[in-house]
Amino acid sequence: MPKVGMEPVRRKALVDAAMRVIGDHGSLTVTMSEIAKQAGVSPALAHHYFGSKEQLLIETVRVHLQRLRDSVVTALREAKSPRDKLSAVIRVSFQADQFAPETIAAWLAFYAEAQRSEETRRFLVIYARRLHSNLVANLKALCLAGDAARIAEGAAAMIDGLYIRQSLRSAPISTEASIALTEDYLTTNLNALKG
Amino acid sequence: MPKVGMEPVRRKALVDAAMRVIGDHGSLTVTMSEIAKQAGVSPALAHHYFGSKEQLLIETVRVHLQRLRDSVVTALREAKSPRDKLSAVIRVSFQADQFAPETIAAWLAFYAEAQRSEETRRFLVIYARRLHSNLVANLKALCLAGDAARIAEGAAAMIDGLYIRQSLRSAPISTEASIALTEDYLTTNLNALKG
DNA sequence: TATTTTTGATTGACTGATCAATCAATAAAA
DNA sequence: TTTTATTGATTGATCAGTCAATCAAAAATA
Repeated sequence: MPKVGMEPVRRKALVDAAMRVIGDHGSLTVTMSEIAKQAGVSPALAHHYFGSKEQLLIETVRVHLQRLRDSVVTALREAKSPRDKLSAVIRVSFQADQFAPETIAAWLAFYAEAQRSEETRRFLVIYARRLHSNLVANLKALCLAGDAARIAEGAAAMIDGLYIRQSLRSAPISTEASIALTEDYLTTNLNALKG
Repeated sequence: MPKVGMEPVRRKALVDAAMRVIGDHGSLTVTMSEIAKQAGVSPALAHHYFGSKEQLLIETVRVHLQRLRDSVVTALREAKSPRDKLSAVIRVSFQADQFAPETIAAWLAFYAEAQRSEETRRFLVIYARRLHSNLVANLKALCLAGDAARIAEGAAAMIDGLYIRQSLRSAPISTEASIALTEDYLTTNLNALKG
């Protein structure tokens, strides 16, 4: 079995396993054993590559935010007009894998963790800021800067809120309905400014 | 010290202590010792009265949702018109103690816990439904039922979203700004329907 | 009133389980 | 032979939960 160059393979497997276990469990109180088992290696190996459980979890949130970022970048590139770019940002936020119950459970756990882990908090703040600035940048092409900031704040809150409500799985909202609601928020606000 | 009739006093002290410790800690991974210490009693006594840590935590969320409910009921009674009642619901959601960082941290922890504890989830679902139905009931007096449901969904999501964003403490939004944003959402939507 | 009994309140000490982290040992490539 | 990958076994710490013992108020009884 021992071949050279396993490090990146194992790191990825462990990070993916962590996300899955956290999502299933709906909490960050997961054991290294569970994660390692899910990744098909021994707990000791997880420590070998990550040093500590905390580091593995931080790496996990970092990697997944990076993937989310990549999705946004791609979607933004494909959209042409500012209005299309706004829709693209919304669409990515609610895309299937992001809106899956286990993914939401995992994000929720990370948000809670951010209360204690400064590093986790920093990553989430960066994500929040990026969402906000993506929205503002494109809104500015459609309305005044002051209004853009306000509408972006509202839209970002609505997106996050739809997520957290989804996590309760009571009266679950479909992806389409979530997108429609957020789109509607933008449209109504922009129209109100014109009128 | 041992006087009769301490049970209600201790239960209350422990529930309050739990909320404080959870808020400080920003997580439900708090020890019975911490909670008991905060309440000024021994860990054994906490077990004596609550049977288990889980029961104490469930009781904690139950008690605090009950308090929130009482605030809403009072505020609704004081408001006369449907539009005023909508404002009252919003105002209570963001009232000072609810919007304090530790309180938000605690709620976030409970949302995460709901992924695992069916009982915690049930309480939070009830709260979410109540918020929704309070909004719908009063919106129906101002627009069609279908629009009322949609607007209520959006407003509830926005309220929850403003909470979760507050938990990150990056670009913190003031109570007033949060209220204004939600009020604005309602007003803009209702106006759009008239126009 | 004085004395005894009962009962609720309370804790320190203990147990058993869990888990992160370590480490020495092994196996296979280079 | 040196280096990299890997694990089983172990350790030390933490914690929920238990239990037997103590203490003092209240209730019953003399």
